[in-house]
Amino acid sequence: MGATKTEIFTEQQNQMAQMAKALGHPARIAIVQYLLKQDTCICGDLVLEIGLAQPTISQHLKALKTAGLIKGNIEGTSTCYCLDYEKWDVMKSLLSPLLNLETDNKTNCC
Amino acid sequence: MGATKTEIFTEQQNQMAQMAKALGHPARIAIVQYLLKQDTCICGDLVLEIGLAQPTISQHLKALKTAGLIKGNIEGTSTCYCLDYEKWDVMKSLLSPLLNLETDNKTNCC
DNA sequence: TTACTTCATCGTAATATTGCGATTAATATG
DNA sequence: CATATTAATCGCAATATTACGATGAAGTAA
Repeated sequence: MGATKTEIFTEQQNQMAQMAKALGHPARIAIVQYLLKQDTCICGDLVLEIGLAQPTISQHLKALKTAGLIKGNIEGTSTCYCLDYEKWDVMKSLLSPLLNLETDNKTNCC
Repeated sequence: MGATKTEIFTEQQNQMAQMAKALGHPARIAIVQYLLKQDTCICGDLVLEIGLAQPTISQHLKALKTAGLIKGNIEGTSTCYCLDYEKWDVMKSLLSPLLNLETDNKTNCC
């Protein structure tokens, strides 16, 4: 107990949950927003931008990278990060059935 | 330490993270999918549909309810759950800037 | 080489999550 | 009233996450 029972869910459900989970922390939202704004790649500017310690930012970057949402490339002493647009499209197509609801003519039953 | 430093982030970032976090578990994805499919409200069918114990499902429902994504209404001995479409629209508008990227002419910098 | 910069990783403490058995509260039903 | 039924809550154990100081690895600059 304590661990998620991934084996009772579909591959898609686990994938969707994993990506949503990766975005489930304000620091990681901030990182993604920064990568969106800058368009170009960045490294440790995030430590200055967000008020968290360097190891913590590094950990959040790793989480986003593990989920496949960002890519990292070592360039000299610094590392260049950017959004992984291919994976981003996968996420969009997986989540759009949930998000794009016809909410206009729906009445809550409760 | 171990707790998220919510105070250093914007209200929007915390809100987005909270909603993403609520969807960050396959069981809760499955619950939302079931609510989408059924359209009408449900209660403990989820326990049968998903292979988890009743207290566990109840806990996940509470998490979704706390995030505001679903509503619950007591009807006799059972409880009726459904998606909260208003909150759903809020989530859609918050997340769409992140999801609706022009990925076509973007080249990864890494 | 030495010193500096940049980032990842290790180790640790605090906290949160996941899952479930046992129990409880509330409402039906006999 | 007694007894199911339904779902929430409590309490616990296992695991995961968050945050950071200390350290390490790898490149850069003097």
